[in-house]
Amino acid sequence: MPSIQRELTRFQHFLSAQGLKLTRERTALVREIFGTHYHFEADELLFTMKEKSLKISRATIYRTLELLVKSGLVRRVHLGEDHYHYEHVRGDSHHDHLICTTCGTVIEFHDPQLEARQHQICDRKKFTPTFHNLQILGICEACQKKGERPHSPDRVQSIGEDAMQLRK
Amino acid sequence: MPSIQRELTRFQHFLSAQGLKLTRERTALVREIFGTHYHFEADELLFTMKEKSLKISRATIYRTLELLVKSGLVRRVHLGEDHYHYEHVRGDSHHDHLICTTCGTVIEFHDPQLEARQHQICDRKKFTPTFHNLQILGICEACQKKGERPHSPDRVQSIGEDAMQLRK
DNA sequence: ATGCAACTGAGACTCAGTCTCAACTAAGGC
DNA sequence: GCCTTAGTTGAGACTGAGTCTCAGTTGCAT
Repeated sequence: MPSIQRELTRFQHFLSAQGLKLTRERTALVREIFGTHYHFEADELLFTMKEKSLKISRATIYRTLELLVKSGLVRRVHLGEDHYHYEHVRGDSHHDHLICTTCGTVIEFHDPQLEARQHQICDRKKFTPTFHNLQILGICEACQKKGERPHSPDRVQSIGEDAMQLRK
Repeated sequence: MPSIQRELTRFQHFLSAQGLKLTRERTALVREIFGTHYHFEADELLFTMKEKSLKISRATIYRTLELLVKSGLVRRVHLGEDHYHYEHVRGDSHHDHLICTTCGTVIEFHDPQLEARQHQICDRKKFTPTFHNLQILGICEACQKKGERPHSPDRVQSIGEDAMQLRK
């Protein structure tokens, strides 16, 4: 398990700067998040903590995640599903995601050239970017080999397959 | 109001190819979507139709939007909020979004160079892209002039402002 | 014109996320 | 170490987007 002390200290500084407190629950969540998870969902975390018999309420989970996001230790991302996912931030490495629509694998990448181009676009539109979010959906190498075919355009959630054979 | 006949015809072809029907409700929704809206939300559409005293149920709205997305006439996008937005597709112009986090304005752009770079990245990772999704959050020109300051990183929804003055 | 598969609306349901409030606790001051 | 108090917690009610069900309705192929 990687050292979590640094993250804990950063979080504590962040909290005390706002007059907030580092509680048992918050500590436990930081440990859990930086200790094991990479991409995770809020409810997953709720469940994991329950299993470890550290009962932390749903409200506290969400409240703490919000603080972690504000502190920059955790990032909230859309991975093509209906609800948010979170990922912890080590160092400061911004990255984007390739998401396989058949097996759900998430591949991260970072490309300075892509970022530079985005900045050029913003300049041209006189827009000051603060954050961006790029997901590329498609089929990963492994699934291609298994012969998976692409899903429909916007990766709509599968609908009741009853009468509508939409993907021939 | 632009001609909607083409879209209606395309939708009808799509439907009949699946053994589905073009109903009064579906026609009305296509007219509404292509007649006036550009970016819209499902509930907004529900409300608009109610105002026009064309009562269409929530279930039908969602069902029709799903079909429209599958047919390629409408695209489902995340614009940095918690729920989906939809936009109609004319021709086939793919584009991405600059979203102002202070006034909510959405600026569209299309940049072949950016797309080309994305394809290179996919190639390198042996990933076959089917769709992508890029939002750049930031401050638009008008808001900059009004002296707006950037929001916190991930544009977290404002929390109960009670005790936590998180953005100094 | 008829038959039937597809469609619709009403409303119950789900699920992620938020809010409330009384009871609890971290941490600075004595 | 104890007090004080502002911040925190959990339980559970609530919200809002989106889904599902089912009985009644309708488009359309024949």
